[in-house]
Amino acid sequence: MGHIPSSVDKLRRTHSRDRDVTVPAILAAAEVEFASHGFTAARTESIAARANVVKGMIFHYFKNKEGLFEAVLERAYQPVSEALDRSLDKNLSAREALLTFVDWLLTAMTENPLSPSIFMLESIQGRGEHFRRLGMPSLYARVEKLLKRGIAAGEFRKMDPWHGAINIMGLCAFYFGAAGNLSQADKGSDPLSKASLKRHAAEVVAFVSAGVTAKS
Amino acid sequence: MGHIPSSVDKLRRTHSRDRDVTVPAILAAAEVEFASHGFTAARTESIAARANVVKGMIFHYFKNKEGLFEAVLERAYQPVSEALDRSLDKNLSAREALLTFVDWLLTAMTENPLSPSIFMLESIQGRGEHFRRLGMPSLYARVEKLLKRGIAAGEFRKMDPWHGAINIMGLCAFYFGAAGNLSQADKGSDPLSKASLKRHAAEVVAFVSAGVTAKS
DNA sequence: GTCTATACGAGGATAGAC
DNA sequence: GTCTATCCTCGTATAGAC
Repeated sequence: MGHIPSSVDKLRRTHSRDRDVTVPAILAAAEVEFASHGFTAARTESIAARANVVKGMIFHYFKNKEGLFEAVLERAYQPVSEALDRSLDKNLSAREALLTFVDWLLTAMTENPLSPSIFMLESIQGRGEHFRRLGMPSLYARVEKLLKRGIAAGEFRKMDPWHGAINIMGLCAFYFGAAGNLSQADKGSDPLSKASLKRHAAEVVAFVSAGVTAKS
Repeated sequence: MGHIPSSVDKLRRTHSRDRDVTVPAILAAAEVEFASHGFTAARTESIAARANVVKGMIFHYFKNKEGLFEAVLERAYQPVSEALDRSLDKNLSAREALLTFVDWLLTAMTENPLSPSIFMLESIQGRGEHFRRLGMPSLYARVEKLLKRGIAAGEFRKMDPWHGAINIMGLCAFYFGAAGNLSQADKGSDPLSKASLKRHAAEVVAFVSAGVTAKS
């Protein structure tokens, strides 16, 4: 031992001295850590280990833990934000617009299954600054608006559009947070597998579709 | 200063030296702390301060932080468990049984609005031991069973009953977790006020009712 | 840019007086 | 049963060599 470089050392040096490798690696690792522990309980040491870099790199690139957290939040919200924009300028009926939006939202979440957990944790633990800064209120507001339109047009049943929006967001997001425990319950398949997520998306779209419709 | 008892001291002594006062006070304070921070990020010091007792009391009565956490979990799950039992032995149609159960579940959550957050945090952060120990899987299984029955009887639309159960649980619980941020969004009223919670319950029952029904 | 070593504070837990 | 004082580990963050 001593000066002879171990295989671990070599492994670590394989990718290094390059911000384009180190930064994304840290972000990816941080996403996992924050998604399962939340901000305070997350450990920078774990993030560094998972990213295969030294702890100091986190502070070098992101100044401190909070800086890293904000970067992760922003990164996670981006696809959701884009889904929101895309469902904007169409000329669709309220029902079509709503289901399209839900579908896009679910696609965004499926592509990054950790993001809902991050947002749920931030929602419960945080006091809303990040929530506002990222523009999430507009997400709820948009769904609410869509519901209002559909109710007025007689496409949807009468309901409180604000609570309706919350309920729809809950249908999309809750599954991802519950997945960890659900996997232990029974069912052979992993709740976060491609197949399960696809089924989740289909089931939510169907539930929302039926849920906003008036009985007849 | 020195030996002269301050008003703070007097205040602290007002209720004390009595397990019947101290223990519930700690449990109540711990519930608040765990519900907003989760297990790891919760601080025993904060809990003690909120309960108006000294930190040592926590370890005296609950051995350690984890012991306290388990006591809080058990206490929070009790009303839910009872709601589950009550909806068991009735001779109702699947639709009535489901809506009755949802109503009871929402009542239990409304009476302790912190419990959903605690369970959601435990669901995301924990690895499922507590989840199993408390018997929560049976909660999902019961809803699933009810859905299966209703689908077979033609009362409900065709759907995956497992995902249906998750969706229904999500509709009930998500609101409470989101409440913290929702309050900052806009709406004048507090999301956790009696009135808002009552409205939430009504909206969820309506959404579930419509959501499980086949279009016609 | 990368790494090692370390300062520093916070928080869980215990001991022992009253 | 209650309280004070204290120990000790863990985790963020920084300093400084390479």
